[in-house]
Amino acid sequence: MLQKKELPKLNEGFARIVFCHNENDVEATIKAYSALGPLDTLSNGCFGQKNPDAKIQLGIMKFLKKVEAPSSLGSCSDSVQDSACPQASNANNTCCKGTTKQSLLLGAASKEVKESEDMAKGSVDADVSAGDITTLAFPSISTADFQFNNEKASDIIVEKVEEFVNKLENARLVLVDLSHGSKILSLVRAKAAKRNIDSKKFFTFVGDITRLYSQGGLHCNAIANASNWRLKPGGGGVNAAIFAAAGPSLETATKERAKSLLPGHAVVVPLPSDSPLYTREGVSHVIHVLGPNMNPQRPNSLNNDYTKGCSILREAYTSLFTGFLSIMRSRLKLPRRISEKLESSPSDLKDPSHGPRNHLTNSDQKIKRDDDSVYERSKKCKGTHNETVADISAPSSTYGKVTGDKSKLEGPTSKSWGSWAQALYHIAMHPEKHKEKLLEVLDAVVVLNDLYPKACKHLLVLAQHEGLDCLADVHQEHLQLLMTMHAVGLKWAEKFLHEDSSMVFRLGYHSVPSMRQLHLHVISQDFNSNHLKNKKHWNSFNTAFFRDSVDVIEEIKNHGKATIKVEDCQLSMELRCHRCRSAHPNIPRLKSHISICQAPFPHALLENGRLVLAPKHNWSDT
DNA sequence: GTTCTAGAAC
DNA sequence: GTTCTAGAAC
Repeated sequence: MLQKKELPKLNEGFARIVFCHNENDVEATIKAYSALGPLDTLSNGCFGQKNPDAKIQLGIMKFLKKVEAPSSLGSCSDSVQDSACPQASNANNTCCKGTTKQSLLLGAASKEVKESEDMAKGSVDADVSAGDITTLAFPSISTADFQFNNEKASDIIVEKVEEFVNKLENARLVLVDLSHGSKILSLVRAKAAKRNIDSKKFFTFVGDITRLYSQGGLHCNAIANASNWRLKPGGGGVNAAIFAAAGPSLETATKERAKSLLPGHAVVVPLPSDSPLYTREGVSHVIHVLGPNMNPQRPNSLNNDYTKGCSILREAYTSLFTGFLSIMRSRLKLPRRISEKLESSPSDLKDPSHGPRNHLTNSDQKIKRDDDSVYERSKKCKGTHNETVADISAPSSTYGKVTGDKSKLEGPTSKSWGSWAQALYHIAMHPEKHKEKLLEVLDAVVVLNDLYPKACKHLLVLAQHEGLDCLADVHQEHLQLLMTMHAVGLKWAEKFLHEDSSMVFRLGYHSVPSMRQLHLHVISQDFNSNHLKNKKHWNSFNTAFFRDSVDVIEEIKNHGKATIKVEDCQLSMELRCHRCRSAHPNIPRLKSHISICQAPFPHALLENGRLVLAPKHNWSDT
């Protein structure tokens, strides 16, 4: 615990952060600082110490944060919003009461106290929640190992921040340094204050850039990496730390984007969802940026040519912030985390291991409920949150417009099926009229090729039972039928595997099918088809929208109905490889990637027979 | 489900 | 300029 004698006097313009490990430390720290002068209570449980002569004030900010393994953050993810770090929050949230707390003690010159107060107020008054503030954390480029002059660098940082800060709307930039005594941080702080840069949109932060959320409670969607030209891990400093923290998938994802980087340039890399930086810290993108090098012992040294150096450093920050703006734009277009959250089951929400991801998604959901103005609402997302099996029975435009065909209103779900959506229904009701299309006709099911296959092998096992339009209509009494459909699908998959043992199959249902009449998809996992043309096609087979037959059967056995999380946004969410989970910007790029990706399938798919493989196929080879 | 196409993104 | 997406119509 800090003793009074250990509290060095703060110089004007400097900040001090003290981490306390429990409530007693917090109280004792406040007491110790109180001894230096009277403390004023600020809003939101913060305290400020006024010293009018020195124009120094201290703000002690409590932020409620569990000091446990980072993976457990999710259990009080909402409470992290209560952080006095400049994240907006729900002031009423009390979920972490009684848990171990840390406190952040911040001393600052008068200008900065204004900033602290703003931060504290922001955590109470802001009408958007923390996860909605898109944040870029960036280290100072080139001032460490590349030995760029701090004075010059700080001028450029402030100049570029000033240029971009007005384009940020609901987003912010944070300059991060590990060291409390960081010269570049104090220079930038002073210069930013002088230029009256909005402290809600730009501030400095002392902490480990790879642990901003788990250690500092600061959620950042994107972090910048002071990279090397090879875009390789290693070296030292920030680059090594970020690659180490992100795990090997960052290197893979980076390689897909660029092989090397020129000084002054940046490359935006979406973080694969298995990266610890993504799961633990909530970072969705790493932006590698290469600055000018003044260190003669590193490649491409500029030999102290600061004319060139400054120009390149400006370019580097421009590239970095432009890259961040592009991430912001894509976020505005589609709040992707919403769909990711809805992909997870309700029980996942209670799973502490989800940490910042839930923190984000909860807040994204909140904003969709409370504030239409912040995000452009996707028409598709309206009114579809957490709908239950019963909810999806309501007529929906998803199913095409009412055509006057009386059959469209038949069946227990009473939803409107467009005329084009009736084809399978007609086949099931009158298989004898469609013999040429059928691969197999059995008592309860018929088998046919999908008219627009999305993979080399893609067929449908179609139930003949009238009144079973989709998964939502399936109940306990249909268990035997589901098992038959699965067995028939499996038999066909095995037949194909016999012909080509390298194939892999998946059997499952679309949560909300486009075509009427319950049908099981049997689809090979190559997804090599000209008919696979858009996001909806991909995501309907590669998100939670696709319900594995084995899981559906289990749910019917155990609960008498299938869990259906209806969320149209699932179908427009980001495109990720079904094997390595890497993200891709569009369908053509995704398709060229999946044509070569040899990564093993995710464990979740390899479990419980969700994937059907040739018996002797050795996945350790791939 | 597909096709068509305007306009956004590159 | 081309590529790509996403909404409307069917």
